[in-house]
Amino acid sequence: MPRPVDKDARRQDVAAALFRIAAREGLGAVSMRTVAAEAGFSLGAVQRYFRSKDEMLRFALDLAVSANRERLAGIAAGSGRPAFPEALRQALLTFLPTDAQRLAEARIWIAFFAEAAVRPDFAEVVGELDTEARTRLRRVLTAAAEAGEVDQDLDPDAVAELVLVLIDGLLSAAARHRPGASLDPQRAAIDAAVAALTRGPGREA
Amino acid sequence: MPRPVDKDARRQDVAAALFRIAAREGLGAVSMRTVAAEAGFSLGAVQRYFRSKDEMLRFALDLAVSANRERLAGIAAGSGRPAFPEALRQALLTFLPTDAQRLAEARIWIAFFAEAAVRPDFAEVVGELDTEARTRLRRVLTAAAEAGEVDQDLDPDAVAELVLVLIDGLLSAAARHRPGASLDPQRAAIDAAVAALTRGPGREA
DNA sequence: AACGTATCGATACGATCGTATGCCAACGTG
DNA sequence: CACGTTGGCATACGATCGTATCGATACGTT
Repeated sequence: MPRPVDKDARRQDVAAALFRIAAREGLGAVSMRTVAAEAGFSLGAVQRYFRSKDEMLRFALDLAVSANRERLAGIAAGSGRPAFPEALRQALLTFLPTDAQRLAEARIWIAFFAEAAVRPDFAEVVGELDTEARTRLRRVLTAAAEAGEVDQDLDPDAVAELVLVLIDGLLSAAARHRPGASLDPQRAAIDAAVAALTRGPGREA
Repeated sequence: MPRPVDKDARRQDVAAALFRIAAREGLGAVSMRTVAAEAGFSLGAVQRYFRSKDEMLRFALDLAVSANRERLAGIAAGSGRPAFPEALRQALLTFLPTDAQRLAEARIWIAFFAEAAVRPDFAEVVGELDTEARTRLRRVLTAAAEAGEVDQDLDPDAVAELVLVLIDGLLSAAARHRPGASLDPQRAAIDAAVAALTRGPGREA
């Protein structure tokens, strides 16, 4: 094996370049050549790491899903430590475009979402993350409900679904966020959501 | 003026074809030629109605915005007739992909949303609709709050923002909806949201 | 030290893109 | 009735797309 190169590391570099382009100009601007140029590679090099554009996109999607899976795990794990309402609030706040990084992530997600609406293989991958999120959220919410930290009139599973929808909505709004605009309305919306869903002891903080 | 043709009607036909393609294969599959073929026109004919692809896309976006503006107006107008909670519930339910038409609309919206995240001119148009929706919702929610139909601990403006986020989330989920899947979870989420936000008399229907 | 192989860049190919141009048919006006 | 204007279509052009191929280079092994 002469001159071994860390293939996976290079693939990640290429994917990072793809993300930058997608966040800046959309998935429509992603081509083998533009990605290669952004990554500082030649077209041939990118072709060696990914046999086709489809393989490259799939790799990037998997990477993005993994990143959000970790964030999701953090949400689930963080529950129970502070009071549940505050944990939910903190979790939802992470979806706001508070910095360039989060804004980029939101834009990338929306781009992949739109693609998933039309490409079955993408839809499957995104759907798996969705299912996992649903499972985790239900567990957390059931536990919180038993602890009296969720409105007792609300079905925990329904609340879990609602939180999922909320996350999608926050991401959607985040992706279209304009640099100068304030995030306070969204913060207020999050607070209102948490307050509305949470009816156990200590709702008024 | 020889052989006059209804230009605007033709433009709408072309836009309808564009919507069909966007809903079926995404905005990436939209080209002058594919749209022309879908509409049953020649490339030259489409070029006569739209000087450029950009003009065609902008026209389609404006059309889509108008359609949702009307739906929005319906929501605002419908409030006060039945109890507000039920009106809100009905309004949110219209965003679920209950038939092929609604599913297509959701996919089209998501596609334009993703584009708006990256194209300032698109973002401006979508942003205007957003602002209008915010204004209308605030008015409705303030009135509902005064009527005691909204949780008195919640800021009406924050609730309005929350409903906006919810709509985005429902659209996002709707766009990724798979034909066979049930809509009951989303319906439950909507019910939970309405129940959580509504704390006036008659919340248990 | 020489070789073989893995890496890489350059280039080529067919397809498709947005756009521009020119010809044909059809109709209202003189 | 002839003409000129207008709608419509076929075609062409340069650019860019995804993909394939082919030398050149650099390194580990014998």
